[in-house]
Amino acid sequence: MTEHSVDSNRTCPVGRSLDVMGDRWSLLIVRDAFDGVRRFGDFQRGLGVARNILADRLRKLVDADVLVSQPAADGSAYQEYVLTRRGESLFPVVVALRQWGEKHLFDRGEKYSRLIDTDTGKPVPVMTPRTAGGSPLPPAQTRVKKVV
Amino acid sequence: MTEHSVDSNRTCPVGRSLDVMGDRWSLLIVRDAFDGVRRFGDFQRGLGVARNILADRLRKLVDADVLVSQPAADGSAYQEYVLTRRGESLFPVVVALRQWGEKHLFDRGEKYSRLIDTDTGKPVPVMTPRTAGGSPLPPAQTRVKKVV
DNA sequence: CAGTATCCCTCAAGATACTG
DNA sequence: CAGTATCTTGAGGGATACTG
Repeated sequence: MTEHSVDSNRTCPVGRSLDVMGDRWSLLIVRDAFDGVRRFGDFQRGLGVARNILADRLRKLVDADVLVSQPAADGSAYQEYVLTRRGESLFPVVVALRQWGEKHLFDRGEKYSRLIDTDTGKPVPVMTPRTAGGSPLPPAQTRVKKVV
Repeated sequence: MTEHSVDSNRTCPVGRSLDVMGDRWSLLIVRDAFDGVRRFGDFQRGLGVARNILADRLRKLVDADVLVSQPAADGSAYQEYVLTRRGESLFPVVVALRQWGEKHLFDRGEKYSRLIDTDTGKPVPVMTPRTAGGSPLPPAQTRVKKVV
């Protein structure tokens, strides 16, 4: 939304949501986060987004309290990005978009991609949001490397 | 989504939905359509979007079978844009975004804007999608002029 | 009033090189 | 590996003038 757009777009909850999440990458990042992606490099390869853009989006999502960056669960010296409660409450948005896409944007028989755990060979289950607060999501056991 | 983004974004239903609806204006147009807006000028004033952009978006939404353009219900020689069944099935997306915004992006007590019918002075009710197919939505009785 | 045609410009996004 | 810094490009979007 630009500065020139009419006031109603910023005073409307839909418009304001779109201000935060309505760019080309943010919702895809959140989608991947629901699929258990946590690390910069995994987001980067999965999305095919430029590094600087990804860094910028992650920063903005952290600023917007959609993600938190916290020390990585494995020993590595870097951050991992996990959904906050606010981020998890985007679940219905992602689900609604997914269902609309499945229903209207795929030919019958055409198959959706899923994230595949290259260790187990099994699809990574989509996370369901926690029902209430508490500790952050448990560390992902999977290292998602491939999309099928 | 650009040409360079990784394949998963186009084979994922979420990504594909975002290809169609993920720009700055499309979902806001659909939101207004749910609120009963049908005419070019009403969209234009309500959104504050440039005319050429609006024309382009409307065209794309018609191409994507989200809107249909049909002869205006009043005598006027122009088109009006109404949601198709596919467009109406975006209702959960708009609702999810609205609820997320209401819950997380407004201070307590801060009030949302609503479209107001300037003739009756009453808020325009949000449309609920028809349960099944059938005729297009009945002509809107309201001329929405103002946002409060 | 409902669009179309132009022109212009900003900023998002990409590529790449660099650092701890 | 996880970022940051820099440069460049192009598309998306705005303003405005024009037409039926």
